[in-house]
Amino acid sequence: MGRKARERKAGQVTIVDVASLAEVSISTVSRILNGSAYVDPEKRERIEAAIRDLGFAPKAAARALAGRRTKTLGLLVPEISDDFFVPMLRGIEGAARLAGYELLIKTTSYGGGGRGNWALGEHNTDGLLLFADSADPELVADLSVRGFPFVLLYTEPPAGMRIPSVTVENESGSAAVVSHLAAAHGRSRIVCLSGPESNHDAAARLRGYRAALESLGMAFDPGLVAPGDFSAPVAASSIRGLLRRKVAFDAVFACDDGAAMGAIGALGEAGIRVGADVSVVGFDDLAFAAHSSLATVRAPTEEVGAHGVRILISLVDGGEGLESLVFPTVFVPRRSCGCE
Amino acid sequence: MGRKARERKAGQVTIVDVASLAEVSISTVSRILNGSAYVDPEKRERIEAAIRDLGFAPKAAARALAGRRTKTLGLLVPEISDDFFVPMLRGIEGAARLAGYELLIKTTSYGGGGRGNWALGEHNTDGLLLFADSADPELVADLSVRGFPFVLLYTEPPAGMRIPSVTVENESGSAAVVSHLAAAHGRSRIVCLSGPESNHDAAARLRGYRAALESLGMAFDPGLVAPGDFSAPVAASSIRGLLRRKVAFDAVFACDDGAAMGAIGALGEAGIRVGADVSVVGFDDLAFAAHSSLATVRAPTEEVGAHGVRILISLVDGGEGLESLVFPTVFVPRRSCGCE
DNA sequence: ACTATCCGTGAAAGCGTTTTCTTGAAGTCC
DNA sequence: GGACTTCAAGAAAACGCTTTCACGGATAGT
Repeated sequence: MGRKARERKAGQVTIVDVASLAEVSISTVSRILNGSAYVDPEKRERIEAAIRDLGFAPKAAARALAGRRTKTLGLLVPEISDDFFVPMLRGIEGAARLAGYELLIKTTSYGGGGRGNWALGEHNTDGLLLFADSADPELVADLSVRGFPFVLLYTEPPAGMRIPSVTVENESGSAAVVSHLAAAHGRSRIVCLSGPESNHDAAARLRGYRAALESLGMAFDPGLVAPGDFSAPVAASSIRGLLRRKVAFDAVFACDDGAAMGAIGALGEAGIRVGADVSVVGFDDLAFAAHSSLATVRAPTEEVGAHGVRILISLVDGGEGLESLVFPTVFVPRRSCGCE
Repeated sequence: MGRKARERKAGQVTIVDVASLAEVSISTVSRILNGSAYVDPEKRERIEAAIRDLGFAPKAAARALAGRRTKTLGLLVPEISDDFFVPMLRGIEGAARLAGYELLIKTTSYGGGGRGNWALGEHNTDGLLLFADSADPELVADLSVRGFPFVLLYTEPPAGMRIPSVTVENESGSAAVVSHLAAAHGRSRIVCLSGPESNHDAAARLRGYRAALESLGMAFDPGLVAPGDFSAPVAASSIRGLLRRKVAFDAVFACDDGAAMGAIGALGEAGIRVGADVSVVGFDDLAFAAHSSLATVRAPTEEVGAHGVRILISLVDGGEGLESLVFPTVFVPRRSCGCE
């Protein structure tokens, strides 16, 4: 039972120990710790020596409690595991670290509901980064009312709310895809493998696809919009469905790279040559896209994360800095669309 | 100018507010919060209602300070961005979450040295997960002396120290590769694209390669060991070097999948057919390996992370549970080795 | 009935910092 | 040169919770 391992407590060195060793008050030690006021150089030296000798490390909990800030940023994502998060996480982690903040990550996919959001809420973090689908409208409204600092990543604030957010140019990205497919490869029946309906990006990409068709004078055929959920398996079966129903198409624009790979798989099974017979394009330019020669739209995911952190920190520091940003995207032609 | 945005404080609801609304003492509220004692059902209900109505969320800092445990686990990794960490992180995150712990992630690659490890040390986390190269010997020794709970992932404790660790079977994994290459594809001059010298896994994989050669009666040629660092670019230039120097080889065993992809790239440039002319095998079975038809050795990375967390938590809870574990690996043949 | 045991609950003592608030000494000004 | 600032540094009051202790009221034992 957990009755042992409690005597560890003895070894805990606190600010009091440092103070008495250095023969100063704890206030002065605290001042050194935070650089919050001028301290006599001699005492400073004694204190620094004491800290070193004792191996003192201030307890974050106590600092947070007394100082009413945790120096911690919370990140809410649906699934930490996804390839998509890797670059974003890197951006976030780096920026947070640079600013001297810790990062507390929480996934919402599992039983995140009830008491789950607790820890990320008030005062357990100084601010929150909400990623796309993790930005539950209720949560957003609640945080907003409370005036708790947070920023939205890869999704836009509910209509009417002025909340900082960082997104990418989805519409123009997918428009670029459609134009390229039509202009460079003469494709005219382009399937749009969409994403989850609730997803902001998926919706925007579909809109961009539609808008591009119209501006190119091509007809929009609802029959060419295939359901997807940003995953390869579902994408594959969606494409298989089209093939089975003998729907004619000469290109597939998937709303994300994962789905694109699924489509490629399904086409391959059917003996259809990707690139030559049917162009396939994804979105996001995930790490594997280059390996797989997948044409796609590159989004500066890492930069999105980093910028989100920057905005958040400025908010936490009391700034208004509502600099919502939309990062540009660029089309990256590769073999899967017929290029090269 | 951070003088505004400070009046937010007013809205903070504490345990005191809950207690007075429910007309009980804060002790009783605390008991409900922690389920630490029986409470009259009627009061319980009043308290729960109050918590709900007030939207009360206990402050982690206060709990940590008073309860002397943070319910937070620290993870030290060199680079959060790497593909390799995705599955491990998923495992860790899931297990931590399941046990009701938060996850604090810190990268060591940048200026992690000095004051950086502070926050992860004593009492800012209840325990630490150290990943491979992040497990600085000094740090390990220090933590060990202090009796601070921690476990090693993907690396073994320094000689003589009895520290819980979770690793995978590297030797047998690479041995399986060599055997397969020799037996199934008749390869006899197998290049070993090694990893960073300081890396435990890289060393073990190289050992396994050597041991396998010997046990198969094949000569070990130091000239076939090419330097690498677990990255594609370095791997590619390493292979180019071999080609330029006209070193003869009919297979490449890369100590990790990233390097394997680099090798494949370099071979491709030289017009050498991967699989047919030269077999290429990686290690880890990262997400992209399947897409790229890369033969590799699958390591249960996710499980390693999850198990690490489990051990750590048992340590935190005062258990001895020094169940160091070595997970098995399995060879996965794919087109790049000549199979299919 | 009368004491001995139990147990739910409240009071209060921390937990380790940061942050006023004070204080006394040094420095400034006419 | 005496009264007024200035300022480094200590004392003490939060910060919001957990936990120990003590107190009655209720239950049980004889």
